Amino acid sequence: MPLDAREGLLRKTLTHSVAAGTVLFEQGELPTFQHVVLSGSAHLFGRSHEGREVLIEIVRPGDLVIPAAVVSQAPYLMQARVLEPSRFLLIEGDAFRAALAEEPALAQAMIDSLASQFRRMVGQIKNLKLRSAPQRVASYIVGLSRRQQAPVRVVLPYEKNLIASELGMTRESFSRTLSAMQRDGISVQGDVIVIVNRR
Amino acid sequence: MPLDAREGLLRKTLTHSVAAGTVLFEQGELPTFQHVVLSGSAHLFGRSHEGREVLIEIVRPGDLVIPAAVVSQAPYLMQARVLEPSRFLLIEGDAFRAALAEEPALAQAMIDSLASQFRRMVGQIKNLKLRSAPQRVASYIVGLSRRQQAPVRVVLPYEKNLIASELGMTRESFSRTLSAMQRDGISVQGDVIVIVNRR
DNA sequence: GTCATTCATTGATTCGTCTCAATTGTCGGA
DNA sequence: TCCGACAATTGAGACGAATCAATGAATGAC
Repeated sequence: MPLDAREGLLRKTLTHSVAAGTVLFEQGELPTFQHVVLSGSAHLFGRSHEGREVLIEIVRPGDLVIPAAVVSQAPYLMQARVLEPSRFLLIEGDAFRAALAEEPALAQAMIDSLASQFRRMVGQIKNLKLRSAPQRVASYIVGLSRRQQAPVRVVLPYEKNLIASELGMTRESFSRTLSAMQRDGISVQGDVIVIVNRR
Repeated sequence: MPLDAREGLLRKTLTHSVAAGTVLFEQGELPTFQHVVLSGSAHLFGRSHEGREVLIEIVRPGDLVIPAAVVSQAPYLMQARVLEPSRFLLIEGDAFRAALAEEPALAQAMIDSLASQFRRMVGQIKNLKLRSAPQRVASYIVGLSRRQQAPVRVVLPYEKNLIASELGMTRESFSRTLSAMQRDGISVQGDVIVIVNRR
């Protein structure tokens, strides 16, 4: 973005350091800020009427936190919770939307961000609809190994609890699946998984 | 958009009338056009390695067909199939991306489109992870009744086969669920459903 | 070091949904 | 009008995953 436009926008922002356990916003609230992850992460949970809760997405440094809600000015479909000490940039919603309309570079970045988040969601739907629990676990491990650039030794980045929830199953099922997979392909020790047979 | 920009872009487009059964593009292909639904609809299917296939989304007149793939220049994650006679506007990919960068109005429209598609996907994930099959069927019917502005009599818009697939279950389960729900809330006659007890 | 708390594992059982199979219903074509 | 093709229903059974319950391991507070 041009420097003056950027500075104008930055005047409408503040940075926020939050402790583990903080809730950035609740499902159902109207967005007032566009949150941007500077460091750490935010976990996005969906909640049902009955109160069940499921992890849907994790956003990391550089990501916008649900830009879709901010540009739509519609209620959040997820709750954002911070599970590790993190810093966020908060951009005032109106100013952000105005800047989007004025600044092509910003609009372009937003398009890219929305597109990649959309694709992640589609991938997750395909996972849920087309794969069994063990298949989801396997592809999750393979995906981890790619992201960690570790062909053999991968480390689970969160509690198994959360990972299970992200994969759409219970922690018990996740645990059982891991131990079943020890018979033909991996070995598990706490949060460390060694891939023996990648196929 | 300004008239001359629009006309410039329209020179890079063609309209396409397709018969039922046509495949617009395959999962895995690289986008060459941005398809826009003019009339009719397109059904987007995800396919697994084993060849199983599931309906993920239906796009209708005015919608872009997976703009995320076009702006990312990344392979389609879904196949687009046309199940009823329909017309599409095909915009040449490069020209479309160029126009996005040049024309703020177009960029803004793209942002809105991507945001709403993102939210639909999130809603679907919550459906899959948090609700049982009967709950999904019930909320689908209620959603239909809202969209058709018919508080009582709703008509299933597609074959039960497809609806089941969209809801992430088999046609058998869908059928069973409907008949179970006849005991406390609806009556079913072919593709017509009468809502007796909305709650 | 001990204790309480949380997280993870394991077992037994129940429940939901899929699969396979047979039957019925519906529509369009010969 | 009969027939074939396809969609939808129904039943029986198997399977997967959730639930409930108990135990074991790790973590942090004091």
